[in-house]
Amino acid sequence: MTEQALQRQIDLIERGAVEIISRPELVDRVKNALREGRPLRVKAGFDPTAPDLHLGHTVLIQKLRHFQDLGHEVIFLIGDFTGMIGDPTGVSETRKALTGAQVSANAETYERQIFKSLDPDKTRIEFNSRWMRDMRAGDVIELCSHYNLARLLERDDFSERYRTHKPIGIHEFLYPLVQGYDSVALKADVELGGTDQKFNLLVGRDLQRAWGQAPQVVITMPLLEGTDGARKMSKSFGNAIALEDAPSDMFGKVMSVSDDLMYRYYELLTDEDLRAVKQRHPMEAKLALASMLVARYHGADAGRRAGDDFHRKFRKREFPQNPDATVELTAADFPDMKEPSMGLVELLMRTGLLPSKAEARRLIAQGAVVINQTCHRDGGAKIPLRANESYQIQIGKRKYALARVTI
RNA sequence: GGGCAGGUACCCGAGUGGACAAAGGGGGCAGACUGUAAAUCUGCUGCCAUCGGCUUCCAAGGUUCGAAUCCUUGCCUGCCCA
Repeated sequence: MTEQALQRQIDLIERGAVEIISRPELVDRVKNALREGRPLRVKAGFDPTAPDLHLGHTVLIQKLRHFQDLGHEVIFLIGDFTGMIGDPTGVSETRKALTGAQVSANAETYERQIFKSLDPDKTRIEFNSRWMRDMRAGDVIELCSHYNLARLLERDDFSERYRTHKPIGIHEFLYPLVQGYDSVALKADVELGGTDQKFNLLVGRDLQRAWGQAPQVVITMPLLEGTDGARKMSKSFGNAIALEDAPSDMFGKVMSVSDDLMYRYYELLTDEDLRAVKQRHPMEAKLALASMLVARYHGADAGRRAGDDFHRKFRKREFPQNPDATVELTAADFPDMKEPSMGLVELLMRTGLLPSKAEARRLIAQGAVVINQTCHRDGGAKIPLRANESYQIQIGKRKYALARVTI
């Protein structure tokens, strides 16, 4: 059993990981876990302020899933207490403390989203306020005594801020300590985090040593690039694919990604064999990826439907079954009942899909407006409309509206 | 507390009395090309309208025929000295 089982575990755990500190320790622990039948305790922390998860967050969640599949214990740690401090990683910006109600609301959102990937029965959700809340001043000072400022200042973001005389709040120093202490409180065997979390994860090792525990194995995962393929996925960059995006949006966003990025998504978000994926036609592979992800977060049916819709809309350029808008036109809309018609711009505005008439005119001039297979380029045009007929309006590549005339 | 530099459209950023709805870049949108892509090329990117008009350059006042540009006050940001 052991050699093969061990190798299988290590391979899956290593997939996509940037750094493992340290690999021999990991192998050792997995070996022991297998031998003793004692699962590893694997922890990953999440910020309670951002419950709106996107695929970037799921890189860690998938990795947790891997551990879960391998029979280990997974702890989804919500840093409700840490959230009040504000992670100083990266830019300095003080965050607002959340109320208890907000935290529990966010926690519910988390559960709804993560259990699409994780097995609820095998996942432990923890809040670090559980052990931090009751700490006394003396405990905090003791915690502080196990780390030192010189090392904190070695950290890139702190040293940069120190060097350029930017403010560093004392409470910000406590962030890594609290996060590290979480590992002590949970007796974590392994902690996962993004590459930007490396320092905090390492503090956990030091503190565990100070408390007489074996230091956790640290595994850093890459920060997933957003749909632009350049910057890390983030809602504020507008390049995120949110787990709660509508199925068709999610499908479309995945499809609009470059081939290179697609392989990256495969690597970090799925368990597919990468070599096999690269054998396939890129478009086929991308369609499969999009269906897979939509199915994961919205169910198998939704995945299929989004795929069909996409196929119809973009490959065959057919009108979709569920247009983005439907316009009902009645007698009241036509002053001249003998020859009912409507200005093109007006008709487009009725769909509610465009922000302004100026925008409508622009699109018309650019040849982006097609009604019943006919492209209209005249902004001043009147469109004759017949009673009891439907008109398929296509605006650009991705906006579809149906107009129905009932007189 | 003092000194200095700033706040311009989604973002960065030019513009320092009229030719400014405001250069340039990024982003976004559209068209071509494709595999629905990506890359590339082209165009568009305040609002309303037929000429033309209207509302913008932190906020409120003021000077002027005319202000994003000058003055006053306020708010905010960054840097420096204490």
